[in-house]
Amino acid sequence: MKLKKGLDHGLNGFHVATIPKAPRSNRRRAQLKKTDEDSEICAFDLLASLARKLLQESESSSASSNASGNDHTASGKDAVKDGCQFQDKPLKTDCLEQGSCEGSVVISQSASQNCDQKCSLNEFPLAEDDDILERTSKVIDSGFSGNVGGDAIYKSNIVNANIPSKVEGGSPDFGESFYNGMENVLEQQLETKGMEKGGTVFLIPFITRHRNANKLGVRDDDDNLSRTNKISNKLKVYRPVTRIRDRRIRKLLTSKYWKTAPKLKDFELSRADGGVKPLHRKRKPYNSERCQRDALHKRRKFYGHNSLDTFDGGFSSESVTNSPEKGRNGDKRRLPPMSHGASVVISSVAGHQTSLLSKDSNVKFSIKSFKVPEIFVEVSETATVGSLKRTVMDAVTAILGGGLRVGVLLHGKKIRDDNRTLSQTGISSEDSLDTLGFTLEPSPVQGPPPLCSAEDPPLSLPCDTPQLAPRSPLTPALDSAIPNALPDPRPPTSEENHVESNHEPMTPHTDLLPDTSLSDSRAIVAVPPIKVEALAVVPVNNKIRRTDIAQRRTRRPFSVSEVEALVQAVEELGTGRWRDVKLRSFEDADHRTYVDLKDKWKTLVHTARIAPQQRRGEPVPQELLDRVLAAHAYWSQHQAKQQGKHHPGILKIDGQAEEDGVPAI
DNA sequence: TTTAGGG
DNA sequence: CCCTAAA
Repeated sequence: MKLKKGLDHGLNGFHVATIPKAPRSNRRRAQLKKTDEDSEICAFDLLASLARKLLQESESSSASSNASGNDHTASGKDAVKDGCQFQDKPLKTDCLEQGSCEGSVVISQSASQNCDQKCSLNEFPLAEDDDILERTSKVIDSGFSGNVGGDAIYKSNIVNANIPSKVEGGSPDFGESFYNGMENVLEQQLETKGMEKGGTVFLIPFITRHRNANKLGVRDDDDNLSRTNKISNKLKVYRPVTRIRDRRIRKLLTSKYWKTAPKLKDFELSRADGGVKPLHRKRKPYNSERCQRDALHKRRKFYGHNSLDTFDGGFSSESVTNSPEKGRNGDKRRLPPMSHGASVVISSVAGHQTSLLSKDSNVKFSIKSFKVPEIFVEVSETATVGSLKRTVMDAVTAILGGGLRVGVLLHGKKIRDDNRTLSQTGISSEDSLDTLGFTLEPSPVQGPPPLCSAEDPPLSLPCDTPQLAPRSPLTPALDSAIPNALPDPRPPTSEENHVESNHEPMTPHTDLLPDTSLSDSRAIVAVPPIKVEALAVVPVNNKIRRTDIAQRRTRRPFSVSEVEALVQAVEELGTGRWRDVKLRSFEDADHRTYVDLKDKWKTLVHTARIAPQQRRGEPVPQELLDRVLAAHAYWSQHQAKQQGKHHPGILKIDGQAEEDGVPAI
């Protein structure tokens, strides 16, 4: 495998890099990821810029972080500089902006090239690269999406909030060795000292986290890319000329500022991409289906919980459509399913939190949206809907205006101890991040409207900005660069939202929406659950989401006629030629893949063998089942022997077919 | 990509 | 149906 090359040399203890023989599937995945990565190269600039920015920020803002930051910063600049040219420009503006688009691509390429030349990266074992890339790509993805979404700014801002956490550097996934290795590499190769461990690089947690979160996206991308490539070069534009080179570069850059935005491309590809998909489409249904499926599957995993969240938020279609901001505002109102005639519970809007990244000791958070605290409103039964709305609005407004505090939830549990460090609380790990949630709670003092939960005596993070809490000082610049930093309507957001919460679908939502909101929302939800997706805060995403949610293909039981067709085809073609069967009898049934047909046959055989009482589903005529058995037996014996032959006849039930392949009727 | 099987 | 290993 090419991965293997040079592994042993791992420059600086990149032990991680090695991809041991893994089951094929694994390997494959790895490869796929690589593919993605390529696409991200362009993002380098972004990364670089980001890194730079971060560095700067770190310097200024985070006293807590390493002292060394400064030096590095300088060097970091240079490094970046080569590639992109932001010498003294504030990262935010330049980089981000550039990064956001294709322009970035171009730049990045050149940059990458430069870097390539300059740095002798050759030594990097491929494996390493891959590994790194892999991770990187993920990171990038997340970052990217953020940017695209418009949340980017938001994210970054938040991200940088310096949280003096004691998070341990290593994520479960990565060994420190990996991390270190990266650093070393960077330093050596790039001579960039800018990124110190202390400071600015947030690899691990972030990556890890995203890994999960983004997989979908990544995957999709990968698939897209790979497939696409085969078909056309359209996408190539984004790619750097030399993959390896790029990778290296990327690596370098990435290492530094893992976090960032490169994903633009991906983003485009996966979603915006009108282009990519079509390509896939071209393929036979099999492929396209598969792709989608994969994507969906992945996404779903991540998004799984969200449904709840989303749910809370949206009530009316309006709300759905609305940008997150609305949600924040409490725009959404719920009618109270509550029996008390007049009281209305508002539960709010989706709260999401999180994307976080972390570097060594810093944990970054991106908060998609907050949950609005529960609000009780009383309205006369004779009140008009309009008045109800106003009432609710007022209540919400009061809350928002009145004073909020932020609650932090980990695994659905409120973290009350404000004095504990994040690491102590367990927030350093990726897991935590995934399960981390923020809520807005009326501050006890002010609560204009009735407060909700007695239960939450939330502790608050220092930040109390009502809506978006944790912006760091750093961010401002970014904001300026990008107009709608926080509250912006970020179309792509949905992903983000999901990303945050992404757990396995199975995970109880509770995790995310604990306490009040959750319970409340449920109550509310009881009403008319609009489609979850519909509720999604972000409109754009809705579609995607739906699709994504599909995860598992909807079940489509075979009709008797289909079974018959299948039996017929198998009788003629035999087993083992599912593609032919597909072509012959299910050509137009795009939803039936040859694998499906094969599976169906398998089940038919099984069905035929079991007692009728044990059969479920739409009964298949015994006659067909008999034919199934006969054909199965027949073909079992004749195997591949006469594939070309036509054996239209009906095989003996018993399955003892004639030797020469002429089935007895 | 298709086939074959396990899950 | 999904997922993989193999071919």
